[in-house]
Amino acid sequence: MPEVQEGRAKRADAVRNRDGILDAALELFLDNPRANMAEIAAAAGVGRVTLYGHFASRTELMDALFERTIAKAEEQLAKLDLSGDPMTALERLVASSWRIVDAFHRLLAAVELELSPNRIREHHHKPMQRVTRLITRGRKEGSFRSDQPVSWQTACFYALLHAGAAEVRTGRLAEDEAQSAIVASIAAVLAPR
Amino acid sequence: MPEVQEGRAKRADAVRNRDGILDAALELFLDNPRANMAEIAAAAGVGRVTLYGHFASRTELMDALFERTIAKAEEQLAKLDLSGDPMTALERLVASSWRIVDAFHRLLAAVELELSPNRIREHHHKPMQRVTRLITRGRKEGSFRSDQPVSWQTACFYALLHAGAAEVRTGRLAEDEAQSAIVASIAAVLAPR
DNA sequence: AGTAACTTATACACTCGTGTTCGAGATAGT
DNA sequence: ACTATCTCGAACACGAGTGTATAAGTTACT
Repeated sequence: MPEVQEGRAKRADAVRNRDGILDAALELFLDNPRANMAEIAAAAGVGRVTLYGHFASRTELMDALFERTIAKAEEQLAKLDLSGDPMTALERLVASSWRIVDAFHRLLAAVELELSPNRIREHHHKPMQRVTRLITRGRKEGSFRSDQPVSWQTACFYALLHAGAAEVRTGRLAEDEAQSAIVASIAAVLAPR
Repeated sequence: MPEVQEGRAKRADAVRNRDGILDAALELFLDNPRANMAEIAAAAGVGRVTLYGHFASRTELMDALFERTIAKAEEQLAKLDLSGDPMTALERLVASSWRIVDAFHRLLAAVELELSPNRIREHHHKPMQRVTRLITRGRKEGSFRSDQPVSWQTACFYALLHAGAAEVRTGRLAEDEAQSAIVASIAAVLAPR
């Protein structure tokens, strides 16, 4: 089994398997938050013992998956240019984040059953700030209404993002309609009266 | 143990205990969807054996709790007068339902881990219709925008309701601010452009 | 080609939650 | 006051999931 190594480089097949396990776990968790270690190993095409070789416990696996998913999302979102007119910047943000946020949210359902609320909040903070900053700027510039708490507006943003993703997932809203609907509703919530 | 009785009336302490168990279960599930039978019995101040006397299985308990909660909610909401100006009717609906819907939603999280999706959808339908009808009428009368699917507007309604309840629950939004914030945002989403 | 790293199936120990059984004791209803 | 009904703790059987140990086999790197 691959032990924790100090300076040694891990073997190629080991890292490949480790990644494969995380991929499989993510996919499984998306529609079954309670997938167990045996199922994950099977889905990754790997022995259960091997899985435990890479992750000492279920919690450790969850944590690693959670962290990797966030890192990937951050990487995507960091590229975004959110300058310029706040309302159109908002559109860009929604367009490129609603899918990511949805996958993340469903993973969260699985993670919430295992990890500490602290560990979760700790991670949820970074992506949240991106939205908060944009909203704050929009308020200052008069593009967004400012008669409500920023925290509430942020909450609305996420709520509508999730709602949209859920509607698409369950087939009540078509892929191509979704984006404009989400944008329109979020814009309506944020628009000055 | 209280067995299934044909014609016999149940003893007073038995029904009292049964209700107490459901009350305790509801309260527990609100912040721990995985509360087990032992915890529920303890919270109800009743022996575990007694609990199984009233509900043959965990699933049966869930089902009974789910059903009772829905019945109570329906009872509350049925009183509502939703006629007149759609926008103010909407306000009345939000005002008297956001708490109920929140409790229901969190119970749902617990129930989803056990019951069949069919059983769930079956119940979720009635309350949903009340919202859908109001929105449909509002669109016809020109009070609400009609350039989006009704289903999407319904989804937004619930999403913002939940978001508001969650903000209050986690202390980021004060009780008294909440209602007006929720109403304002839902109104903004539904308002004609 | 040689060796350390890695994988594997089988099998086991352990924990936790569910649901049942038993026998004794308490309580409601008439 | 009588009795069916209800309650209770303790103990047990069971299944499912987690995590470990072993010993033999395979594969990546140099």
